[in-house]
Amino acid sequence: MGIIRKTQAVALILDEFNKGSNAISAIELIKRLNKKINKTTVYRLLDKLQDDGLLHYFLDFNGVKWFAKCKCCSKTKHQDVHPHFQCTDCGNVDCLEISVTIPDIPNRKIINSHVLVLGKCGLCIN
Amino acid sequence: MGIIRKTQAVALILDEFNKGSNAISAIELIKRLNKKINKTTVYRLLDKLQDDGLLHYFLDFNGVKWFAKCKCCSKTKHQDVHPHFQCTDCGNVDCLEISVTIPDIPNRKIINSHVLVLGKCGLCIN
DNA sequence: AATTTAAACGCAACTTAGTTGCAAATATAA
DNA sequence: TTATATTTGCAACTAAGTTGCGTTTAAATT
Repeated sequence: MGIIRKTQAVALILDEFNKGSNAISAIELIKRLNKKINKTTVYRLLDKLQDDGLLHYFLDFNGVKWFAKCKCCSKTKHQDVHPHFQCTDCGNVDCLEISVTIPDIPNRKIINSHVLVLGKCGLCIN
Repeated sequence: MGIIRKTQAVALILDEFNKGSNAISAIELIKRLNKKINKTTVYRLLDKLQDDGLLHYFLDFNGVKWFAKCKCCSKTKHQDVHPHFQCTDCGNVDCLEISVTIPDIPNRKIINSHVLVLGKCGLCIN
């Protein structure tokens, strides 16, 4: 069940994602909107925006939920299957525009795959 | 700080991993050893065995910790970087003996990568 | 074999991310 | 303007994992 009404809270959350191109963790988003939106509402809206294909989500190395704008998803198909990159120094996460191929595996049917790449981002590499 | 003494608890945990070749989640291990070892001890020993290079760990799609025997790790190097497979039907997880190559990415230094493949396992495919 | 002692253990209490139930508020259709 | 179904906030809860501390135990020393 996706978004039906265009409320203030929805606008505030989408604003955050339109500010920059990076992914945002649910925790960080809750902190940023601390005074404006309740934690429960943030989680609920993130789920709905994901259902609508506006955001996709994934887990980082610590099992924390991150969300990012979808570039090529629709309500029916989350095609935006790409690796995500987390900087081990600053913790920032973003989407990688590369594709990683998983070879077929005998006796198994692959449905989906999640790739998290760890390393140093452009700002922390020096 | 790895394992120093060979205690009953260590033996019980290693037994579980030697029973089968699959990965075991921390939660499942705690359930299995419920009456014999305390939850805290299980977590602590899993960490130590990981430090020693006997086990490696990873997170599944739900952010839950899984552990599996290492085939080619040592105390100093966790070389056992391979994809893990989780069955979307039965939830079982195991290590894949394939290698997945992450291409170089400009302006980033890749240190490590985690690949979780979701699909149907041999038993659930039919 | 008895003693010593540092490592390992169990327990209870805590932390943190995320969820649930329900009453109050609000967007939108009528 | 009213009706009503959706959305929101709040408090309480859940579940995985962690911490502090006093007790137990493996194993080195005597």
